[in-house]
Amino acid sequence: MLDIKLIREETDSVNHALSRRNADFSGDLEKLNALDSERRNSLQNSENLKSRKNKLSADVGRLKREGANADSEMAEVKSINQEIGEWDEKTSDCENQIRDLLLNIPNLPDPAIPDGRDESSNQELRVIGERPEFDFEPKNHVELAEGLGLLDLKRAAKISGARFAVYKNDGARLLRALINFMLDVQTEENGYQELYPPFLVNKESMTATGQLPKFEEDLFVMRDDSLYLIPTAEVPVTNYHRNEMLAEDELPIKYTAYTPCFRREAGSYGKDTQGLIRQHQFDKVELVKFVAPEQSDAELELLVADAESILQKLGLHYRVVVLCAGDMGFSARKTYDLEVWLPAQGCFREISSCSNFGDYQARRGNIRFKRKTGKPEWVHTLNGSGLAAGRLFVALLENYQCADGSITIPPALRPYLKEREALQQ
RNA sequence: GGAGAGGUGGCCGAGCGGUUGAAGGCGCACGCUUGGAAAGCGUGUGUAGGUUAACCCCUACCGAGGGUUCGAAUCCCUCCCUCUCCGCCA
Repeated sequence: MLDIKLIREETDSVNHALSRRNADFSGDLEKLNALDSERRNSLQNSENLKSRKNKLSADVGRLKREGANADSEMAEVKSINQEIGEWDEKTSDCENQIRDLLLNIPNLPDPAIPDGRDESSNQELRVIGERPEFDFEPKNHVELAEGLGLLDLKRAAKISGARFAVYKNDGARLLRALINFMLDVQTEENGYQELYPPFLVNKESMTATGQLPKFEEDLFVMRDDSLYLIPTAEVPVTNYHRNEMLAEDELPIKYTAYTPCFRREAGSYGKDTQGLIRQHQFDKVELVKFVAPEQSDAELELLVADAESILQKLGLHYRVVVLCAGDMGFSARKTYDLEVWLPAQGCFREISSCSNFGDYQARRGNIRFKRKTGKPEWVHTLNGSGLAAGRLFVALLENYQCADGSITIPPALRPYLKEREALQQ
């Protein structure tokens, strides 16, 4: 949520920043400023009357104690009360409208990120590792998994529908190994505390991180309980500190969490229909940070490095991309994507997205901290995938495939797979 | 699901119709004391909004939302959450 004061005082620069997202919010900003001044006006009227009322009520108390008559004071308060009620109604009406508008306005993009409408303007920052060479035609992960009996997509469709998967035998084992490997690296080497949060969250949590109110159609909703299945661990983990006051010396706070993620994928019907790339349910190890404002830029770089460390340990070829203003998610001010090489597709595919949200989520979720001396301030929140396990599964199969259809297991993963060196028939 | 208890400031905890934004304690900040530290003593210390150049001032806030009253942290209603006991259950 943006600061209404910032909108009031710097309407033009806010408008310009938002326009970089390929959307025109100038009408909303105008409406907000009008509502804001209307609100302050009726608030002022109400407060003046309340002040008068408080004085009168105190007089009544005093007069009654002295045994004097207070009828005229009591009568005046009664009539004032009605007026107060009218102003208060106007005030809260304005406040509600302001809030509704603010909740639907995205974060301001970082001035340093590139302009652009869509992913074609994203900027490649660096490419890491070597593109694997094959002296045979590399298969895609679906063919490989079928050959080795790692997946059962047909039965998954029977059980649940399209975009679901059953991992089976070595496939299930490999998925579990990847999750454990990632959690171990993030907790033991990169200093994250592990959380295992709920997968169903309430409306307030979804609103704080920015999924609601605007993106409800992307979420799975429980019919009878007004709970939502999480689309990412970002939601429960960021909300871990909702409505809290943190201490300066406990920052930065770093959490990692494994959760399944549930997404309706509304509007992506034709895309990635084959295999594991785009599923309604997938697994992910997430990284979340709460930091002081002046640290957040540096902490984003460290977060990306922590996500990258997984790809490096597994010897996968990938690149780092900074998203342009038009391609970035609603709540983010700056986002780096990690894209892993997929030989069968012959391209890089997103396997992690790491973002700095500035104080945007902290405002929505009321997450503050207090410096040793000074007033409460909003924390900055960050998060990133470290990494998406389903897509990592795909990358591993495709990049480590052999001519006979077997999969070489990279050494870093072997302790999690009974020291086996390959998956084969 | 049934019965009961409770939710007060960064934390603990009093208050149960007017002088309470809220006693007391802890913590924190500053000062005194000390060779230094601890202890001790003193002073200060909630949040949000409005207004202001700033100080001041005003308003609201004692889980949330309504109600009663001239006046509510205190009384009433609804909801949420926590705890205890019973039931059910992986």
